[in-house]
Amino acid sequence: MKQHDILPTLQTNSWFNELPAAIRLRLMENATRVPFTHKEIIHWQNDDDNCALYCVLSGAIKVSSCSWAGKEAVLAYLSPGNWFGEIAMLDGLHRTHTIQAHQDSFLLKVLKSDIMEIIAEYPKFYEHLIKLLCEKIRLLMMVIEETTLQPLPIRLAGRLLMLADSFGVDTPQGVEISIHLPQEELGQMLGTSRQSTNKLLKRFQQQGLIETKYRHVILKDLTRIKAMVQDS
Amino acid sequence: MKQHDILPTLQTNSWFNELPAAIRLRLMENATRVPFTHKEIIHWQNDDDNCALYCVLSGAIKVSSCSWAGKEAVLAYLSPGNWFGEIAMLDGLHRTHTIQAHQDSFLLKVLKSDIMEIIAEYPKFYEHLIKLLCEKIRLLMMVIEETTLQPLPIRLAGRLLMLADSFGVDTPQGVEISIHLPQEELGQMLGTSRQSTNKLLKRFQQQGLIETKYRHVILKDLTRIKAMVQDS
DNA sequence: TCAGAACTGTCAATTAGTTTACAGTTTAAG
DNA sequence: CTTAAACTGTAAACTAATTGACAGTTCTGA
Repeated sequence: MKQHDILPTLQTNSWFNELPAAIRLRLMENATRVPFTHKEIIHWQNDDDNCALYCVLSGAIKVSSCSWAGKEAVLAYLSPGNWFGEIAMLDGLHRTHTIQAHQDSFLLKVLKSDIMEIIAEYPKFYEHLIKLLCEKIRLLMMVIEETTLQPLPIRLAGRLLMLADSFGVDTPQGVEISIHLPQEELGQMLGTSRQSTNKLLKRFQQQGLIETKYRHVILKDLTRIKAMVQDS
Repeated sequence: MKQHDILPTLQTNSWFNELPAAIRLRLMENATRVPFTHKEIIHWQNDDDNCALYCVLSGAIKVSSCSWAGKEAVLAYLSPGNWFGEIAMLDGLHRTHTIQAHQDSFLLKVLKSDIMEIIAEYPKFYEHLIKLLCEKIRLLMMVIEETTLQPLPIRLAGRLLMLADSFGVDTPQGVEISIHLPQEELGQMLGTSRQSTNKLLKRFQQQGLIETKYRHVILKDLTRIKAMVQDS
């Protein structure tokens, strides 16, 4: 894979940019750029395939899991620059989540064998993996704290901010979350139903915090939304 | 620190035992055995102290966080053999949780500088740290999945099993969770109130699943409790 | 040993969330 | 351009969880 193909989309990814040039080159040489179409599954929760690590180059990737009863929980939507698949790759166990292209996307696929080769040569590469893991752990802890400690409205505010951070686009009306976000899926992020999500969104709208459109949310008053989350 | 002092209590900890003998020795030489008394705080959430990694040698350690409003969430009770403090130690940021001795306990304290020294000499030590992190991530993901996907009764069942796994002691009546576990704290693990927890526990008792005593729970029918969690 | 602290059990009133249902809207696909 | 699919908005009936209150129990420490 040629360097110029992926470098532009990797600008956003600090983790990758911090690597020594030599390592970055080797990673890129062997990595492949793989296209996935809207709704295509990259892998399923509990799959035994654990041979690769992925970086989102473009598009949006949905990370979710399913209960036995068929209820779905959405953990996150990954924007370009984010990595996934590192857990199964590193511990050799099954995939923790179902990963799906939430729109047409390109992924950078790095094989486990290539990572291991790089590590053998530059053991310091481990530091970068550890950084990746620590970031993920802090994120997961934030999610747990929010879900067990905060009431639904605060959790909604928190998630909207996270989504705006990844997918926010400035518009005249405010910061628009630029992915398809039906109320049902937003509910699956919060662990609540479509109807309750709708009610909450309407309330936020009446309070002048957001504007809702078909499958889209625009954050009109970032300051006030942030204040909600901070003060709880 | 002499090897024979800590080896017995580290038997339970597979992660430690997997280390090459040379590394294990070096770790133990410089590590210190620190006593903490019941209710003593090891460190607070958001503390900037990030200079050590701890292993529970004996006792029980409570991992919790607090909301602005003062509501408390208990993430876990750590039994001997478990490690904590690795995130702040590895990424150099603030402590993720408040850590408190839930009873008189001994901890093995390993300084960041010692870990770094060992790493410089045996880079493969990173593999062990990564294993530690991956385990923690899978645990956190399980917690998230349970809290967003499962109704309260299933979550209670799941947590009781986890606690029994760490602190279970066989008794004539069943497996007793051998730490103080007031219903309020159990509620803080589930993100629900003391009263709701009480009601649920009583229901479980009526169903013959558990027996409740003052600050203690005995699991009478492990098979049925496990089935509850599996089938959902 | 006894007073206070910590904890349990329970209830009634209230609030929050779920479910079912359905009509209306927006979009995607042929 | 049209029709089916996906999505929104809303309401009523229902269920689950919270809150505040209080009497009773078990433990702890002076």
